Amino acid sequence: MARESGVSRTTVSYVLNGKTGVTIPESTRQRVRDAAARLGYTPSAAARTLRSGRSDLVLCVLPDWTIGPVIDTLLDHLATRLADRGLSVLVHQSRGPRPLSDLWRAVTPRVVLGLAPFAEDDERAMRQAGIQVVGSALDADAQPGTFSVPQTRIGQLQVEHLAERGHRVVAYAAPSDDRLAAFADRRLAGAVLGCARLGLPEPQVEAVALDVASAVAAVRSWRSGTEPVTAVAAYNDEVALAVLAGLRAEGLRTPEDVAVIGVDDIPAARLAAPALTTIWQAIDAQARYLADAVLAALDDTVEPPAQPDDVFHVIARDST
Amino acid sequence: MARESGVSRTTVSYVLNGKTGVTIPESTRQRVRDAAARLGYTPSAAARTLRSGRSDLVLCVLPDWTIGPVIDTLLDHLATRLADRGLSVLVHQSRGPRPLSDLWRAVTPRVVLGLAPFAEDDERAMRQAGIQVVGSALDADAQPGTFSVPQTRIGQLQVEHLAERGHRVVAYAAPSDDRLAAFADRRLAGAVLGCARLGLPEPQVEAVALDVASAVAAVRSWRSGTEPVTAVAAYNDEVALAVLAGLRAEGLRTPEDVAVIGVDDIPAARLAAPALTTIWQAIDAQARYLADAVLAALDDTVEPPAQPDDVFHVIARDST
DNA sequence: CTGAAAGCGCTTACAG
DNA sequence: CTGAAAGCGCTTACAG
Repeated sequence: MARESGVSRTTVSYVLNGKTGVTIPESTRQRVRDAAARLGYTPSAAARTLRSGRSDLVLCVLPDWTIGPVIDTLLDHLATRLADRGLSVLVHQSRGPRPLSDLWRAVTPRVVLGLAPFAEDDERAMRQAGIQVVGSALDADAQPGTFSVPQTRIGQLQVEHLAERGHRVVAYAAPSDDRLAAFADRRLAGAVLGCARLGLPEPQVEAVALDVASAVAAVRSWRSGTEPVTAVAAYNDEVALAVLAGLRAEGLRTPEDVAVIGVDDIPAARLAAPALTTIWQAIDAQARYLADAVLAALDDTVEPPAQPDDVFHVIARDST
Repeated sequence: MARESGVSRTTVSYVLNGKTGVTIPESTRQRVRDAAARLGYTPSAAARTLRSGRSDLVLCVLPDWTIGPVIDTLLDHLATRLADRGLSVLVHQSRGPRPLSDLWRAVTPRVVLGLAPFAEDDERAMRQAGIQVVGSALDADAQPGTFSVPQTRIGQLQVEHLAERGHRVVAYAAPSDDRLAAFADRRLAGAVLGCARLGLPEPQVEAVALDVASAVAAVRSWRSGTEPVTAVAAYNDEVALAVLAGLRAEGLRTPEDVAVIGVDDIPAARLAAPALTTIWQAIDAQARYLADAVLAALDDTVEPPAQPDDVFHVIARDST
């Protein structure tokens, strides 16, 4: 490569890395770039990483539970933003028995981005290895430079919407998958908070699996009290669809007898009978925030971004 | 590390890599392993890759369209199988404008696994760089060592099920997203083949977006002919749910007036009204096949696996 | 069986 | 402004 363009390896390296502070004539730069293009030359990533101690990889670790339909869009946006900086985004599902350390040691990433909170010693080990870490928190009281989605806000919004529709006795449909517990607890806490603020009784909680039988059991419990439930806030759209099915099986009408609100706005939500009211997330704002957080981690001179607010909105349909 | 255990770097390397052919006393091996554990020593991945020309990474490139709910399970299984060989699975969504070559050059993977077909020159470049390539094909007539899912089989099964239920005039609900065209075409081809074999007229095709209006338009078209359609095979469950919503909006009963069958068995399928009949995929068999294909690519002495057959099954519910 | 040494392909002070 | 040289941390023939 150096011989092809008639300059030294040093110069090639400087030109290709856009090294500032050295003055290399444009003619030389062009010659180097031409030669690189002609030879299809790309520096060896392994050698660069070994020598400079840092790679151009951003490792994104997903939690072991399904994170929902939002994640694809988030990663998409992130990859596009980081591509401008020559960084590639790689995703790993942290399922399975392998320790996280095996993974980041094998990848040598510049940044590790966790979409679920890290164990403390994992995070310490990564930082010690010179890797920037952008963690996640489940709620708004997060550290700067940490990605967080205010889960409690979701539950609160659901209850506020139901109260606006005149409901006083509200239930919460929790997911049956234990891996979602951390999320579900926060959303439920938001619903509880919402009820308290509005002077409503505390929501009655039932776990609802994604089948009709489970939903029927929950519906019976909700309707059997002295004050029957008239509205259900569900953990997400899938749980809400199960509740809808349970109500249907029990011969109850939605929204006349019992109203239902979900979260996510999956395609099936607007296709359900009745069309499902749900909470929608401003993914673009979230994605921008996430990308900014990573960019700030890469460059000390960049301010960590502020949490976007107002990312959630109710999409009112026929189920409430 | 070498000093700590009192042996040479050579010996350390041999022990840690389980080098066969050298006879190192168990006592020495143990001493090395102990020292490694004590120091928390892990070889630098970058240095290993630079020196040996191969990393312990498997890069899985996803297509730019949503691949469906099956993919998580598939990757899970793959990661677990490959972890036994010390390999880490990394996923990249190939959306965005970056060329594929940027990616694999930055990662230096041992194997690149494509869940969509590669461009020919991409594949050639990777092989030339010493990377094993496991490609994907959309159908069963694939090369050995290539992952393929017999899409036509899906359409065929759908039609066979509808015919068993006594339907003669069948429609096909195609997705409106162009990125899915390659898949949709194969599934449709299967439906056409199925009709031909059973002596039914060719299916009437309409694209159906994931909203009620689009589905209504399709339903009207299907019902307006001299021989009104009585059964619809949909590209997947989401499209099928849209068709269900369209039929409902038009005041048609399912399955009495028009039967519907989907593909995937997403959670919303069994929760729909009526519960959606669909095609289910034996993911375990597919996952095993995929892992075997990657393992075979890694090791010339291993036979490439045979396509599993019989991976699809009809789950009959109330919509047919 | 073990050690000294070369070299993978870069980047980056340091001389010129 | 450009070149010769060191060195990142390994693996692997090759001598001993």
